[in-house]
Amino acid sequence: MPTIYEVAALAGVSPATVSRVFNGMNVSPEKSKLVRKAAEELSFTPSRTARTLRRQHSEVIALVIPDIENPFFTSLARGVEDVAQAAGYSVVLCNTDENAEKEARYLDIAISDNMAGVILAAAGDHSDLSKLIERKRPIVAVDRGPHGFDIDAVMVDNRAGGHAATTELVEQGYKRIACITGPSDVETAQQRADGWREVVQAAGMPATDDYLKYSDYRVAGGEAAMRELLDLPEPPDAAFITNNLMSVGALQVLAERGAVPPAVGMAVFGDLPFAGFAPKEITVVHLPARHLGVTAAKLLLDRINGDDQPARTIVLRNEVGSGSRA
Amino acid sequence: MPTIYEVAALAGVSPATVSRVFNGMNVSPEKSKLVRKAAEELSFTPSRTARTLRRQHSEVIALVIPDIENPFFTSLARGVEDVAQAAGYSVVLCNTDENAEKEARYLDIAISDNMAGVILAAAGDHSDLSKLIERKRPIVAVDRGPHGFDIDAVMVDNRAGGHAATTELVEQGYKRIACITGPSDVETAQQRADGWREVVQAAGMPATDDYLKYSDYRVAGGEAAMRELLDLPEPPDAAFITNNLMSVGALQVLAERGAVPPAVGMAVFGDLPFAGFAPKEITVVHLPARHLGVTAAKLLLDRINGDDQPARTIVLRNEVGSGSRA
DNA sequence: TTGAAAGCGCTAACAC
DNA sequence: GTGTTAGCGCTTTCAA
Repeated sequence: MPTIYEVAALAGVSPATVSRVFNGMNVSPEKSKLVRKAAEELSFTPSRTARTLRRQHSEVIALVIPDIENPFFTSLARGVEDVAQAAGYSVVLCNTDENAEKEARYLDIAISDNMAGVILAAAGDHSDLSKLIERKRPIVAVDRGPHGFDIDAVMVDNRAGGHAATTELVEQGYKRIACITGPSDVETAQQRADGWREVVQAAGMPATDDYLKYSDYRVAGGEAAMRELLDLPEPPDAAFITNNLMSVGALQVLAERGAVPPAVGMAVFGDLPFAGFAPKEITVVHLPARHLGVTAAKLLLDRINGDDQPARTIVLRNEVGSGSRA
Repeated sequence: MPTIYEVAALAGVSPATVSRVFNGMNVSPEKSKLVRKAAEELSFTPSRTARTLRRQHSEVIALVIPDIENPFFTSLARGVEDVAQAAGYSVVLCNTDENAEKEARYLDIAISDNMAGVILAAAGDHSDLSKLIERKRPIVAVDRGPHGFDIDAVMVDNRAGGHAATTELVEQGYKRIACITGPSDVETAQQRADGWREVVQAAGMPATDDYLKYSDYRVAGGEAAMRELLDLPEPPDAAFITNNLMSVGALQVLAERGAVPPAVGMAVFGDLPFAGFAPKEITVVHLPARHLGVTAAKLLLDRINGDDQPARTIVLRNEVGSGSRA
């Protein structure tokens, strides 16, 4: 592995000059040319490790998400990636599997690797960000809130979305509307269910524990929950499902039992993945997944570049529509 | 940021001892305890950057894939991740977007960051791995071949899969079977189409250019290609589609035109994403996506650990079945 | 078992 | 505009 010293020797300049060339600083055209030629000849690749050690921060940002197999998060990731790339940063994806320990490990790595910053969709409501904050590493929370830490956040209005989706179901004439939501320690799960509860109670419909299933935001979880609901002595005639993946599972069960929407009503928080084939009668709260990522990345870059204003929270709009997007 | 020096000072030992404690080397229990306490007190996190610089390799492996929004690759990624994690490595995902430049950039970063190794699903057939190889960084090719470089590879039998899928269509009685495949510079696209061509020609059916569409392995591409096929003066009565995402687009078009399978026959190489709702009459060549990842990661770890045998190529089985998995 | 010290490859004062 | 040099935080000989 050639180093700047070897390049410098070959080019007949000092190591500092080589460094300057590779960092776009002022160097005379002649020397610059010499350096480039020497570097080429040795197929020199600068060591980002050494540079990071010296500068105390790298050009990579960590994107920590709970489920890399969920299209919502990959779409969000694309948003982050696109703006990060444009600014010269690379993004490393860290999959926590909704697991607090894995998350903690990745956050440690972010520190330990001197990463420029982290964008976090938290695995639960107990993420410990104190070390990051102590060390002044910028963090922005995305999709899921900052849980008491004073940091930037980019969110959607979960309660309002749950409210709108459920309202739609009521207006469609359904009378017993259940809710399948995510883990009880994930705030989005609570908030979306809150929206549901408000509407259902206001309409004088049952909002019992039987009708509110906590699950896991995954396909299999949605399947299981929907099965339980349909097996109730008095099964619901519609369900509000608080994420995309669980709705896939739920739909599956409905199909098995020959009760595809609108036979049983369905509203979903989040876009159905690869929705081309889903029934049109499903109500969908569209989420600006990519835009969440873009926005979070912009906030993070601001902070990395020294922006020092008080923490901001940005709430993006989500809009209710039908099964497939316009 | 506390360093081992500060921990050493507080614990009353040398920096070397602190290092040894954190690397599980032989240190007397008493000193060890002192060090741990001091580290805890200072909330010390060792710098992986410094360690990497010193050791000349990190504990991270790069997984370079063409499309992070394709469930096939995220599933593969999960496989990689699971075995890497278990061995103490972290995985960073690099999304190349089927773009050779982005890929080259990421491969450079892998070198520059002293990563332990890379698993590559190549964006085209011209990836330049020479720098990696020069520097003796282990690489394993996954899903797509090594293109002349002498490295480990984990593949599926694309030609055989294309053959089997198309044969199924023939047996179902379709007479004019088209093929929608991926970019012409991606070998899997060629090989799968080769399998199709063999069967179709052997059956005395047309295998004209009209019936073979090169596309982009993406939803929109599948959509466009299927549209073109159906608009032909003599449209096909079935299609073999060489990846999961394009089949989603194709299915969409078929649905629009009221020609959902089996009205028009369809066979797909790769599992339909979130398939719960797809017609059962679609023939699917199931791909062991996760297993590809697992296998690739194991090979890579072998190499990282110094395994020095000649390059191996492992071909995993894929099996033909119906729309949804058992 | 432990410590002293060199050095991984780079950048950023500082001097010229 | 350019060179010299110290040092980022760690690991690893080498000696004791």
